[in-house]
Amino acid sequence: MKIGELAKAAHVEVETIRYYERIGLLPAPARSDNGYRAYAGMHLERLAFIRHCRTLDIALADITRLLRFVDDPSAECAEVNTLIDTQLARIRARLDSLRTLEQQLVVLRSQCDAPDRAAQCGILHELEAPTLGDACVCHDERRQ
Amino acid sequence: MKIGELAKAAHVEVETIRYYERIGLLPAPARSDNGYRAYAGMHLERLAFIRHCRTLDIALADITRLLRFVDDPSAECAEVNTLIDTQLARIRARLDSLRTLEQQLVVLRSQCDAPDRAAQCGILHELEAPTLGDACVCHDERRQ
DNA sequence: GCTTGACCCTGTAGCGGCTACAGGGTGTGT
DNA sequence: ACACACCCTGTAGCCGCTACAGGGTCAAGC
Ligand SMILES: [Zn+2]
Ligand SMILES: [Zn+2]
Ligand SMILES: [Zn+2]
Ligand SMILES: [Zn+2]
Repeated sequence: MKIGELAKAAHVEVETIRYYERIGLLPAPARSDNGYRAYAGMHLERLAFIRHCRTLDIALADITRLLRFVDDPSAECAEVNTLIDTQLARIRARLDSLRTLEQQLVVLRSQCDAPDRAAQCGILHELEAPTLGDACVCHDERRQ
Repeated sequence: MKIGELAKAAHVEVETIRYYERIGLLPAPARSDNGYRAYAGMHLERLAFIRHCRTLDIALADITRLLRFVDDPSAECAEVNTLIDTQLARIRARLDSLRTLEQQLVVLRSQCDAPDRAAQCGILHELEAPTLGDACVCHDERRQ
């Protein structure tokens, strides 16, 4: 299997595959006489595993750790659970902050419904507010 | 005002201020005889504006556009509204995908409650699933 | 045999928004 | 005289790719 074929099979860009090899995530394959990379089924399996993890937004460093369990099936998998829990906590923290952000933007947006000259714009006024030491409407609940 | 004083006043790292100057977001200040940057009140105002926008996760390029309205108070502010709307749409799209992600991780996590050897781990099995062309529990609703 | 085009190779730089140095100069206090 | 905090420039690193530049290889069609 040449790199382009592997890329198609795994729905990944060719450059991404070379990048994974460069950082040591995907093992370097054998080479054909012409120097082309020659992949085996194992590489497709790994790449599919990696991409599956990536759709779950798992970091490449963490995927490396997960792959160690794939390679050593007799190891205790407790670390896997911890890793997923950490990932979940990360996502939930991000969700919380994005929900706050959404509300702040909604409030900010409501400050200008009839676009006029910038000098009168409620949005710009709010964005300038903390400049003057005032509180802003968007961040009134809890600061920062 | 020296850079360290400005940094404290705006709760920003010194390096961040120099970075903003380098990319043209914060105007280069006058220099003292010793070559130190000498900031005026206007710089603190700008920096506060920028940081306020950043807490709303507005991109630096968009902040540049917003600052043009600050500098030209007679301009029509319609573009400001559009910019905030776009920002809100971006945040909401990200929220949607993170909510999906959270559910996928919850399902994945439920596949292993009693850590054992990796060979038996339901989480690792699920992550390997698409390798074998099978559907996975985490992505069963809508693919990708 | 010769050209076209699709593919492959290496190496490097760019994205965003900082952060962290290295290697130097300056200013203040004791 | 010395320490120490601060300032300067310039460069490289973080993440996960993406996009070249500048070359080599191979199969099909003329
Ligand atoms: Zn307005
Ligand atoms: Zn605010
Ligand atoms: Zn397990
Ligand atoms: Zn899945």
